[in-house]
Amino acid sequence: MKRKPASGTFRNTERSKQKFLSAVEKILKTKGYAGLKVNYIAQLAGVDKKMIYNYFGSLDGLIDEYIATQDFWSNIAADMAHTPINDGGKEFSKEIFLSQYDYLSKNKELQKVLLWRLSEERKSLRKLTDEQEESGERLFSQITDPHFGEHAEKFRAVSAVLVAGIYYLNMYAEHNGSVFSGIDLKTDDGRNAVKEAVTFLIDKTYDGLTADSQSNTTIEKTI
Amino acid sequence: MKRKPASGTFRNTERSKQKFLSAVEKILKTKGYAGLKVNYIAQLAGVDKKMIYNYFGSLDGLIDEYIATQDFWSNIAADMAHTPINDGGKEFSKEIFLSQYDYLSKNKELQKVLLWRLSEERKSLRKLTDEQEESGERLFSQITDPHFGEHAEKFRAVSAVLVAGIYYLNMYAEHNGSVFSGIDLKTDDGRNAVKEAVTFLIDKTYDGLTADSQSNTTIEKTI
DNA sequence: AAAACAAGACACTATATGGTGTTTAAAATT
DNA sequence: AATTTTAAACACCATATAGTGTCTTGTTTT
Repeated sequence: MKRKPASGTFRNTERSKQKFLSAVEKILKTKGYAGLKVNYIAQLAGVDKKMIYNYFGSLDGLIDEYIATQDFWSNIAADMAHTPINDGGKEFSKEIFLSQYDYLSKNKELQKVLLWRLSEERKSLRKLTDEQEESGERLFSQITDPHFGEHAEKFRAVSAVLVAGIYYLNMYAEHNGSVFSGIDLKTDDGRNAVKEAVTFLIDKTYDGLTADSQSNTTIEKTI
Repeated sequence: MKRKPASGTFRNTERSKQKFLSAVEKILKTKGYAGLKVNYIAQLAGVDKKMIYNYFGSLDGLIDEYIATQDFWSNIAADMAHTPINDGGKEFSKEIFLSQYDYLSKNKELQKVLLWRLSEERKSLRKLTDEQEESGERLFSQITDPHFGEHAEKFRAVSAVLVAGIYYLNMYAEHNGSVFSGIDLKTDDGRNAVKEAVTFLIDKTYDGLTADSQSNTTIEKTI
């Protein structure tokens, strides 16, 4: 016969768990994953660290649960609905890329998670990566692959470069001199220049790779 | 009257300093900057850690000296000479971008340094960043800016996205599932797809942005 | 060869860090 | 209301880590 978890004014299991999870979030936003130390988390949460082991089994348990309960990519799904697709996904793609760029610049936590993913091997992060790939796979296979036909993979490769560029530029702007290739990534002008570049590249990619296009000779002469 | 540093068979200042610097390099390559701990460095070097403080003043001193003595971007300077420029730097740009992509994929240490730069504030790393910007600035102002004229900044923004993409994709391939946007970045096919995409994008950028071009209407209609 | 110096071995300190055992009292169950 | 359970406080332990003091002996200087 299991007993209900304490939910009083002083002893409240659920509230304490939440405090831990919130502390993890706060640390991740400000100091990044390297700041996730037991003592610090407990101090910030205002709950004894012993409870971390009671509730989550271990520090890793807490961290993994935190990752699992967050939805870092919620913005994409939200944007998916309201753009009609009758241009092979051209405007839709632009919207996705550009909104990703803005979203990431505002969301320090996601920046830290991206960095974390590049720095540490962790099952829960890997799961996050896999889910992201799946979600992307749906977009490609349903929207752009049919449009680009034999050039589908070429569009995917372009997408990879653009998304990767968007990720890196945002992380770079946070931690480095903010000037990259002579573009000041912290000013509106600089950020707009990047957005224009992305828009331009997508336009050109649709122009040059669309299945019934006639001018794709340049593509073949690589490497 | 200062005395010559010991250079015998058993006690050899220069040799020991080198051992420390080599240990730092090895650790950076394999474990990344987070593995740079005094005890571990000393153990790997086979020299007492006390000497780190004698020679370099502190752990940070050693690390900074290591960074200062390395030339992480040597490959670029080497490539600069042997490509004639009479096409506004189109082929030259391709070569730079593509060789960066290959070089970075082979050079784990540089990958770790790029990651380090995104993770930690450090004067010596900042200096490295500034030098890199300077070197890029020379290329832009001498080669591509004159060619693109009023669109010079647009080309810089495209470059920023491409270089950033190249950086991120290489780091991603090392630490994540290696599949990004459906492209397997660890296979030759996947890597070639990325290279073709970069080549394609540069071609299209030169087509669309060259100063005397007539078809740059698409550029204006951004955001 | 003797003296002066410094490279290095080794033991040590202080602090940070992850994790546990014991006791208390608040909350759930009876 | 009595009993049981467990949230949480508190003191603890083990290990990792940066950094220092001391002594020995190889190397340089005289």
